[in-house]
This record gives sequence, structure tokens and C-alpha cells, in this order.
Amino acid sequence: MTTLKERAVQQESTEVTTHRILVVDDESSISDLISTSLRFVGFDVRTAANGAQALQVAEEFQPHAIVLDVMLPDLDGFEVCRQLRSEGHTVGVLFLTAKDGMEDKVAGLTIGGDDYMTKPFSLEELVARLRALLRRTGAIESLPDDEKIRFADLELDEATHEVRRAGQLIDLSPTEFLLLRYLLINADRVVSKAQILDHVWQYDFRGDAGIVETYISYLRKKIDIFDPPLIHTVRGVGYRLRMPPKL
Amino acid sequence: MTTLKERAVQQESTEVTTHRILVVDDESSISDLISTSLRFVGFDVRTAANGAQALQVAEEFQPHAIVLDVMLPDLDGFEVCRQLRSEGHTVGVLFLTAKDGMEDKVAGLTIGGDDYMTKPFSLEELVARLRALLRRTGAIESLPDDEKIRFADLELDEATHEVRRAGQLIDLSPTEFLLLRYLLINADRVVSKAQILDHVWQYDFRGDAGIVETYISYLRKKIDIFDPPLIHTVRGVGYRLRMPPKL
DNA sequence: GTCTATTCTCAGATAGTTCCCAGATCCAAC
DNA sequence: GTTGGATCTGGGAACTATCTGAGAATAGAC
Repeated sequence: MTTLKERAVQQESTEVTTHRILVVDDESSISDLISTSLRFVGFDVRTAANGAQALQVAEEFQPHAIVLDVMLPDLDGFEVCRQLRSEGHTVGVLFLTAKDGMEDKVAGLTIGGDDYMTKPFSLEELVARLRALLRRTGAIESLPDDEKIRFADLELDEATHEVRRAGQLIDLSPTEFLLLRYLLINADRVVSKAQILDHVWQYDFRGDAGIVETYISYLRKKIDIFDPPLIHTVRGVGYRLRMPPKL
Repeated sequence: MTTLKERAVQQESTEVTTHRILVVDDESSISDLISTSLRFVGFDVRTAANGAQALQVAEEFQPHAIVLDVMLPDLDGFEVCRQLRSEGHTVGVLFLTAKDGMEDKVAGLTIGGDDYMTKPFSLEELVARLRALLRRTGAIESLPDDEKIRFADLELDEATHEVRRAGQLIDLSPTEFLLLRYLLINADRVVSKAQILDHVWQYDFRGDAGIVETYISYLRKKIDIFDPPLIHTVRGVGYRLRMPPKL
């Protein structure tokens, strides 16, 4: 089993410019999980455990985006956001909300370039949403505006949620989409079932890693009915997206 | 890279030059909400919290339009407007009023290119009205006179509020109209129910996101009885306006 | 004021998705 | 070749998201 850190390093070497992300959550387990994950996909991360601290750190750190829990011990997330905005910060905010009670307060959370996710979420989705947010708010100059990931004749579009193989539209369920996205981002590299489970599934998923096999099977039936097959099993290690070697 | 401005162009295909908007409201939550939203669609926004400040900022900022709450702690909105006009500003004003007896009074005062809306309003509508205002007052020369949004054989006219599919006039309720407008502006992109709720519904709506499903259903019964259907559900994500894939 | 269009809630029906299991199959080591 | 662990895949039960009709509440027109 690899550590989160090793995994992330191994996984993505894409960030060209380093973007500053502020993570605000009072549960240190969550904030550690997020910041470790973000740090090793190449972001420059700072954390804060409450609203006051968030405002202070934001002032000196000047983040490009903020991951902000709405439930904080002092000010709530909305208030933090409001104060930042009224001070002229145009930073994009990705709100984190608990799945309960919050439903009614959801209004207003996707104004501007902002977005929100309910806990528990998958790290894969967090990173995807954060990138989309940075793109929308114009904070990213290095990422192409084209929200597509390509590998061979496979193409995944984040904006439209469309997946095509050889130009042909393929219908995927949400989990299948996330899984394929993870494989695409790590194209040509082997990813273990544990890694997949950690990134694609919600962080509190307690089930068996066998579920990954099931979903790989689903994915194969949808995208590898075409030739050549792209999803390859590396026995004892994991899976890998790759072109078959030329003969 | 894309700038915010370009992004807005791409998303709404309208802002060509950046227009300066002054937002005047003493409730900072409202003024933040509005300014964030306007900034995101590409306007250059400045805010003021009272009448005196409004006059001052207007002087140096020379806005193309003003979003002006009529209820201010010092001068009222009408007075602010009168003073500006007497100083020779020909700027268009979009008044905001609470939902009380004031409405008639405001209505009488919105001569010329001015307009007014009662709180709470929908952000989608605010932006639409502001654009119309800029167009009427001639502040915008770059905006096309043609105030129509088109997608496939669907056509929505902002000026007349008419909607046609395949040339045939379709009668929509106000909310249906706003919803369709939002979908059209984001044609081809997936928009979540939360996004729709935030932009189309009044900002103080506290109900369930299920209402979006109901209105999508209404809209389908009015515009998707024609072939091909244009409103597509992206399960677990949201909705998307799109042409059926070519075969 | 009444009347009508519209908004909004709710709940049953339907369809799509997630997850687990168990038997089949594959592969590498012996 | 046999064996054992790993992987693949079909089946199916539980769950979830979405659609839609019915009706209550509300706003707007007259």
C-alpha cells in the first residue's frame, strides 16, 4: 500500500504554474486528507481551521481558490465568503456541506464561478471540480480552456460529460465516468485497486475493493468492445490504460 | 488561456467590451450577491453602500449603468438618480425596490431607459434586464440589436419574450422562460440543479431542488413534443441542451 | 372582490445505479 | 499438469434519482 503522498506524486505531474489553494475545515482529518491530496497533485496549499483564521490567511496568502466547509466553529462559510468578496477578492470558492440539514441552504452556492460538494465526496471529484473552478474564474492560465481529456481515440469532455470512443458517443453512469476519468488522468501508468478506491469512491466507503473489478468490467463492456482494448490488467498490481504495442 | 472576459463571451456570447456597473445597496449580502454575479458574466463592478458614496463613486467610475436600491440609509434612490442626472450623467438606472407600496411610485419614475425590479429577484433576470437597459440607453454599441438566442430550431427573443420552436410560437410562463433562457445560454454544457436554482429562482427561495425537475418537465411538454428532443438529463449531474448526436 | 394562471409541494411510478455475491476463468509457480 | 490466488462477469437485491400527475397555495388580472 502506498501512502497518499507517493501516490499523488506518481500520479500527476501536470500543474505547470503552482496555484495557491486555501483549505478551510475544522475537522483536521478532513482538512489533512484534502490538503495532502491537493499538495501532491501540485497545488500550493495552506489550511485554516476556522473563519477568522481563514480571513487572515486569505489576506496574506492570496489564494486562487478556496475549499471551504460551510460549518465552522465561529463564522460560517457563507459569512467568510461574503467578507472576502466585499474586500474585493474575486477568488472562487468550492463549498463543502454535510449531507443533512444543509439542503435548504444550498441556494446561492453556485453564484459566479463557485461550486459546492456534499460530504462525503471522492477526492477525484474534488480535484476535478477545483480545476473546473479555477478555469471558470480565470485563475488558471496554464490549463487549456478546452475541458477535454484524450487518450488514443478515447475522449472525455468535462463540460458536457460526454465520452466518445472513435467518435462514437458512449453512455456512462456517474461512477463509471469518474473511474474512466481517473484512468485517463493516469494514462499509461499502473494504478492499484486501492488507489482507485481511494480516489474514485467517497472517502468513507467501507466496502470491498472487489467493487473496482466490477466497475472495470462495466467499463470494458462499454469502451473496450472497440478495438484495440485500452484497459489492461496488470496482474497483482492494478490496471493501466495503454495502447497495445505495435507489431 | 482565457480571461474572465473571454470566458463570459464564450459562455453568454454577448459581452464584447467590458462595461462598468455601479451597484448601490446598503445590505452587503445583496450587494455582494449582485456584484459577484455581474463580475462573473464579465462586467466591471464597483459598489457603494449609501447615497453619498454612490454619487462619489459614480463621479470617478463613470459607470455605464447603475443598479440602485431605492431604500438607502441617507438619500433615497430617486434623489441619487436626480442628482446624477442634474450633473449631466445620462447613465441608465435599474432600481431595486422591496415588495411594498413603493412599486407604483418607482414605476412612475422609471422614465426613459430606466427599469426596476422588486426584491427578491432572480439573478438571471437581473442580468437580462441590465443588458436590455444598456442596450436601450445606447451604452452598448457592441451588443447586437438582434436580441435573440438560438439553438437548433429553437429561438428565444429577449425583447419580445417570444419563444419559437421550428417557427411555431410557444407560450411559456415567466419561470419557464427564465429556465429555458438559462439552458440556452449554457447550451451544450451540463448545468446542475443547484446552478439552475441559484440563477433562475429568486435568491431567497428556500424550497427543494425538486422544483427544477417539475419545471424541466413542464418545459419538455412544451418544447420537446417536437422532434428531436433537446433537453437531456445527465443522471447524477444535471441537465443539458443538446442536439442528438449525429448517426 | 372573483377568477385564472402560475408556482410549488408531494408522492407513486419508473428507470438507472450501486454493490455484493458466487461460479467461471485465467495465470504463474511448482 | 495441478494448484491456489487473482480476476472476470452474470445475476440480483437494495437503493437512488428522476419523471410526472394531482392538488394546494399564491399571485396577478380584471
